[in-house]
Amino acid sequence: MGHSQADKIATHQRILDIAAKRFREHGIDGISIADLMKEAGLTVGGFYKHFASREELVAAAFQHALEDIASWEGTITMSPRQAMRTYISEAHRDAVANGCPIAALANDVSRSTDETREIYTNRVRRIMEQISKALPTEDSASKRSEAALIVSACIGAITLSRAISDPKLSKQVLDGTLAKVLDLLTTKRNRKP
Amino acid sequence: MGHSQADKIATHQRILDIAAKRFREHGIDGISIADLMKEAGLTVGGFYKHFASREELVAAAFQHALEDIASWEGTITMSPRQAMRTYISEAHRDAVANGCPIAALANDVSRSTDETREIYTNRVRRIMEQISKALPTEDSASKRSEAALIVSACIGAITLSRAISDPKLSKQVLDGTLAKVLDLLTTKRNRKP
DNA sequence: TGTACATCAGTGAACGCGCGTTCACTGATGTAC
DNA sequence: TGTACATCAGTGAACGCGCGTTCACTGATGTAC
Repeated sequence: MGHSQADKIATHQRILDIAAKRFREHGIDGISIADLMKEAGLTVGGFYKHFASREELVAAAFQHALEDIASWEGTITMSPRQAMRTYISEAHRDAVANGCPIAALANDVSRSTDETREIYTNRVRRIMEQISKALPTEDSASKRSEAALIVSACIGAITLSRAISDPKLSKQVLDGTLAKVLDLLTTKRNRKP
Repeated sequence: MGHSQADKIATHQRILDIAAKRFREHGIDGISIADLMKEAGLTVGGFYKHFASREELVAAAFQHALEDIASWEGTITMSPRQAMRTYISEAHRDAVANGCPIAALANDVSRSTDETREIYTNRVRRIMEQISKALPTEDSASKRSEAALIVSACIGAITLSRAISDPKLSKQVLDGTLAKVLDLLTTKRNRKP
């Protein structure tokens, strides 16, 4: 347990990693700095060698969570269909701590600072663009609508499936949503009936 | 400001109404009992003549919010299409305190007690059944899938639109999702392509 | 290479504040006579 | 109808606890000579 510069950077990252996970799991107010530092193998006082205040940690952890695509890197190389299967799944539902921060932190973000909300907004924008590109639809207005629907459905399905206590209904929300989203990724729907 | 039985019942309801609103707006930890009672025109101590603990209030306020369809009663008499236009709207997005508790409380519910989660689950189930009935689709498995997609999309669109800071993108999420949901309520989609 | 010293990550006790909860008290309600 | 009394909703000060923050201190790092 040295005090070298490399150690400090590693510690800083460790605190951010833990905070990003616990915030997703328990919400912003769900974990104390003492518990956080304990999980990082340190004591309270040391926290302020890394962050000026809790508020600063919250902002940094939000950004860290949104940048932390470690668990989702795989989905980038996947086909869009496979990415959706991974996202709208029981595995993702049950892995809140490592799950998509856009879904887990949405409520907290809407009560957060402008800076945090902007980072969040840009993430969502980028994802909508990616989805848009993956769509078989040709009309660009339709593309945008479908991308909006798919993003909403993804976030809604995961959020709902986590709140619902009945495993059957929870699975039904996931499976039903996934089936229809996959439909959209397959079928061209350019003309209105 | 009397102390009659009728007064007590009225006060009890007032506390629940305020709590249900503030919880939706600021989250469960976002408001203190002192502030709550102040808004109700009372002082802290009186709280415990109505609830044994904060935890008990939280459970009661959750249930109250989910039963409080006052703001949404209109949607029941509306056509499904009109209900969706009302739900997936900027007006709803901006009215968190009186908005749909299923969307606003989803994250908090997923961290809540089994009892609360069951009440929530039954609400979602009922709504999915109602949506199912309103669908033009004939195949009952497709009905269930489409209902799942629509509920997910509704909750996701409102949740996302509240977190996103850019008004344009926020509106795009709402409008795009709404357009596609209305499509589903109009077009029969029984056969797979 | 070895020694003296400055730096600073991390320690853990202490502080202050806010919040949930308690409690002795008040005074209006509503019942008994 | 009027009076005495019990009840209990509401008061507001006080308590205790947890949590964010501070601070004097420690000891390893790494630099200067």
